[in-house]
Amino acid sequence: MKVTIRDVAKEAGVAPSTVSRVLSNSERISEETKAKVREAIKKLNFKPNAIARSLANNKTQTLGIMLPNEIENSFSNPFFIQVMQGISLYASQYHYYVMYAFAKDKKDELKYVKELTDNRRVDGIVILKAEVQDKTIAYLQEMKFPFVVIGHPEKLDETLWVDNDNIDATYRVTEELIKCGHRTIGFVGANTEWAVSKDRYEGYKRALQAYGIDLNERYIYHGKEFNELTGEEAAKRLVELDELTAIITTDDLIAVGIKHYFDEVGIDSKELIGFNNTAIGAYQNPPLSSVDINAEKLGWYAGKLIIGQLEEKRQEQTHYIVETEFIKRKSK
Amino acid sequence: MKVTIRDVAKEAGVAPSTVSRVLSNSERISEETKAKVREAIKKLNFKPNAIARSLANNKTQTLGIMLPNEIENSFSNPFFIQVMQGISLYASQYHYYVMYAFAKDKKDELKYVKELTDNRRVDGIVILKAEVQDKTIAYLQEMKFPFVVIGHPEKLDETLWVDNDNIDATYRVTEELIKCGHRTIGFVGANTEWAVSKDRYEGYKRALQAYGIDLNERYIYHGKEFNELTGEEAAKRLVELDELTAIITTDDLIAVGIKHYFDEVGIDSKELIGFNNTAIGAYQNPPLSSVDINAEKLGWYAGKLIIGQLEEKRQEQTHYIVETEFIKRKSK
DNA sequence: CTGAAAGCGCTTACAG
DNA sequence: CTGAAAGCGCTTACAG
Repeated sequence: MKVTIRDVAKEAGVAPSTVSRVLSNSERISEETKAKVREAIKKLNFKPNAIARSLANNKTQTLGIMLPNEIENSFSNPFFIQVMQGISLYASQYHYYVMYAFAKDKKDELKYVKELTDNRRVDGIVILKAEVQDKTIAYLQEMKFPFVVIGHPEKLDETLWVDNDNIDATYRVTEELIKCGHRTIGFVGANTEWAVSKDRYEGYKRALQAYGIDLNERYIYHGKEFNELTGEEAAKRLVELDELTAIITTDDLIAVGIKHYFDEVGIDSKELIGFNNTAIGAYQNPPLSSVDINAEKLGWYAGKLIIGQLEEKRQEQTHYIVETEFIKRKSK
Repeated sequence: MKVTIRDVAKEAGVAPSTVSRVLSNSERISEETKAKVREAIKKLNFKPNAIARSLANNKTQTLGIMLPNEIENSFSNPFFIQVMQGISLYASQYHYYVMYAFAKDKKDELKYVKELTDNRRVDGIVILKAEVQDKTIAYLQEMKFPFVVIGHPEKLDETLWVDNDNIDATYRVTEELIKCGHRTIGFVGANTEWAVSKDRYEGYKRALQAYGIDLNERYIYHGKEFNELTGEEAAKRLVELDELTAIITTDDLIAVGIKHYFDEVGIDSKELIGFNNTAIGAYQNPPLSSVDINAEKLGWYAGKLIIGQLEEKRQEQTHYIVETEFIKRKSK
């Protein structure tokens, strides 16, 4: 029924090993033989069995990506699907396939990763959102299993990673606002125990400093989560500060929270900047300015790094910094 | 290095075939032998190689899901990621893995599906958004390759599918509005050549009829796409109809388009209903009522159908209708 | 440049 | 209840 390499060999009058070499386009096969074999392949409509190939050469040509199972997050944020898209687009160029799994928590993630690696279903793993003491990363390192992390891992050496430069991102946004004449710029972020929060705050501070503007603690609010509530809480404090002409936030949801509160009390004079460039922000009225983090590119480069390592072993580049883009939507 | 079934056999003092039978928990192996083998497995930390197993029994335990590569869509709509989540959650229960790929267009999708099936990388395929004359479906049918489609396929017989009941969805929304006292209800949808559009319009019509309300063509607008522009165009027409107390739309983006236009001209007296329950709608001010289509459940049942077929061959159930949920957010 | 043979790590009739 | 053997469909040293 199913046509195998044997059938092709018989048809072409060569040995199976020769057919195999033609498939991998070996240089040691003459052009005539190749032509003969290829004809037979076409005639019989032969398709190599990927599984058999995998078993023989110990390569699955597939990547595994672990997704956090945070409904709320994936609900409002296209980040994950864009990352997945980027990886897939890169991978398919190199004939790699991508498996995904949603992990309920970090423990579940580790369980999954063990499954995937133990059973040799994948050649490499992509991890998202590394924690400070990441168990999965520790495991993968110990096993010497190829992986790449999207987001800053703890120890940079010897691990492949790709991330945005979050310091630079808010630095540039702040700078842009300053250049537009703003001098009293607020900042609203989430928990600064997270690297992302810390970095975005850092960029804001550095820009103010660079332009000789004093940091005013009253203009700053550090909430807990990247959500609307944080925005609302901040808005209640900031609403009294009439001198504030612009507010930078670290997430569109935070900005939306502020905006909704301001809408209610009738304030529409402040420049509000979101982050992550989500549809939620883009479809506010008026649309929110935001910072695009290029999630698809993050995925693309993650694919590039891991496949690079799998194919070449020796790697020059061990990480990529993906640029962010300030999207101005509202001209006041 | 890598421990195989041979090593376990040696350790336990049995034949490799016996170890294999213990792995699959064969009934023909005595409990003592099982215990002995399991101990050896534990001692050596043996993990069966999934690829070898796949080759031997011709089952990959993996599903392939084809995603349309529509950036804009996945950007604003969590549909895809939710479907993927649902499939994955179901699949993992049965130790199935899921591969995904983004297809640029239908032609690309077919190419991918051929790759996956030709190379025997997957046991079954999940297709999203079937077209009327779907080439991929035709191919899969011809090949007799197991698949399931999310969304109504053309020929229902013998193909597995899962979908919402879109007629019922708008019927219930319309009914709800009528029960709240609305008598002049508008409807704004996209191109009625698509089944989804047609069905949602149908549900609206039927509800009106059921409650003895005449259909008024002036209250109805059929745009082109499921987007903001359609909403704006509709709003320009409907804005003059003061008697309209509510408007049902077939997408949150359409509703948002209407809302933004109404905001500008200062109308906030009409009940506006979105569809798909996206974050965009939820974070409008005030938040939009919408219809949740339960994308995760669509995925879950798709997984259930395809895995059911793969495991049992004979299938009682060939489709599932996933209920929708009317989410009321704004109480006027 | 090509072939025969062994091997990748499992499973599964077949035999007992 | 268990084992020896063949097989799944490829690849790749080894030999020539």
